[in-house]
Amino acid sequence: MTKPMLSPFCDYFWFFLTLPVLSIRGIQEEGPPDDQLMRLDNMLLAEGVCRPGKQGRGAAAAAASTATPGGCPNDNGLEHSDYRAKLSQIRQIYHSELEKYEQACREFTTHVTNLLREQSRIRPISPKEIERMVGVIHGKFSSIQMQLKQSTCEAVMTLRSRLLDARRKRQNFSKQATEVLNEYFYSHLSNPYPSEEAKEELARKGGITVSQVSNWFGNKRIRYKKNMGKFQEEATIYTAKTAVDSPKVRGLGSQASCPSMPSSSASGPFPLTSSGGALTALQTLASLRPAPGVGGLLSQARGGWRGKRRSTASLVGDPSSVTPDASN
DNA sequence: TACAATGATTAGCT
DNA sequence: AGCTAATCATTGTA
Repeated sequence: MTKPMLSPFCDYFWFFLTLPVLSIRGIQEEGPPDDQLMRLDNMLLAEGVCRPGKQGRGAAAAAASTATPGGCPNDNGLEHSDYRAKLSQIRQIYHSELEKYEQACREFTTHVTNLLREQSRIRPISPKEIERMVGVIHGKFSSIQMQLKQSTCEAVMTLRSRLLDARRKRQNFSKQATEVLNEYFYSHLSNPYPSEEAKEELARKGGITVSQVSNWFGNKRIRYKKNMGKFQEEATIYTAKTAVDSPKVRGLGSQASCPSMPSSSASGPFPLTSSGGALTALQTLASLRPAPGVGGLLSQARGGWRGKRRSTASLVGDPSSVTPDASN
C-alpha cells in the first residue's frame, strides 16, 4: 500500500491502518473471518447479548438492557437474578462499545475521504483508490468489532460457568420430589432399586431428571445403610403414608405387582415398612430388630443390598421381591 | 457462624 | 452400565 501524502494528523491514522490484525486470537485458526463473525454473532444472539437482525448493528444499550436472555434455559427467576444482572452489564458495555466503534468508523471514513479529495487537487487520485482506502478502514474497524464480540462471548461464558454451574448452584429438591422419592424408597425397602421405567416415572412426578433420581437413590441407599437409626422416624412416616395411599406407590414399581403384599412388608430387612402399619413399625423402632423370619435379609441389607447384582437365588423366600427389574 | 443435610461428582468394582 | 463408598460443595438451620 503506498502511503498517500496526508497531513500529520493522518499520519497517526495511517499508522493505525497499518497495524496488523493478526493478533486477534483465534480468528486466523478458525476459518474465514466471515465464518468466525457469524459464529460470534450467533453466539451473542443465543446468549441474549444482541437481538435478531441487530447483531453488530448498533442496537441501543438501553433497549437491549431489558431484553430477556435467550440462551439461558434455566433462567427461571430469582436464583439467576445475579446472572441476569451481570449479563445485562455485559450487554450494555458491548452495545455502547459497538456504538462507539461504529461512530468512529463513520467519522474516520468521512475524514479520510475528505482528505483524499483535498489531495486530489495536488495529485490525481482515482475513485478506486478512495474506495480501496474506505475498504481498508472498514476492514480494520470490523476486526476490532470482532475482537469486541469475542471478548463479550468469553465474558458471557465465564459468567455462565461461574453462576449457572449445576454443581455449584445445587438446589434442594422440592417437597413434592422428596416425598415421591421417599415413598418409593420406603415402600421398596427390600430392594430399593427402581427400574428405568420407575425412575422415569419418579422423575416425572418429582419434576426432576432421571439422573437426579439415580443420584438420589444412590445417596439414600448408602446413607440409610450407614445410619439406619437416623432414618427410623422418616421410615415410619412414609410407611404409614404408603399404607394409607398404597396404590399410588405401587403403581410405580414392579415390585408392587404383588397387590396383597407390598414388597418390603414381610420380606424386607426393614420391617418398618409393613403395610400392617405403624404398630409393627413402632415395635421395630423400639428394638431395632427384625421381625421373626427376616433376620437374614436384614443382615443382607446391612452388608449392602447389592441391588441389581443380587441373584434371583438370593431372593428365594422373598416372592414379592422377585420382580422383572430384580431379575435383570 | 458452625454444623447438619443433601445433591453432585468421582474412583473403583462387578 | 449401574452400583457403592468417599468426598466435595452448597444450602438450610440452630
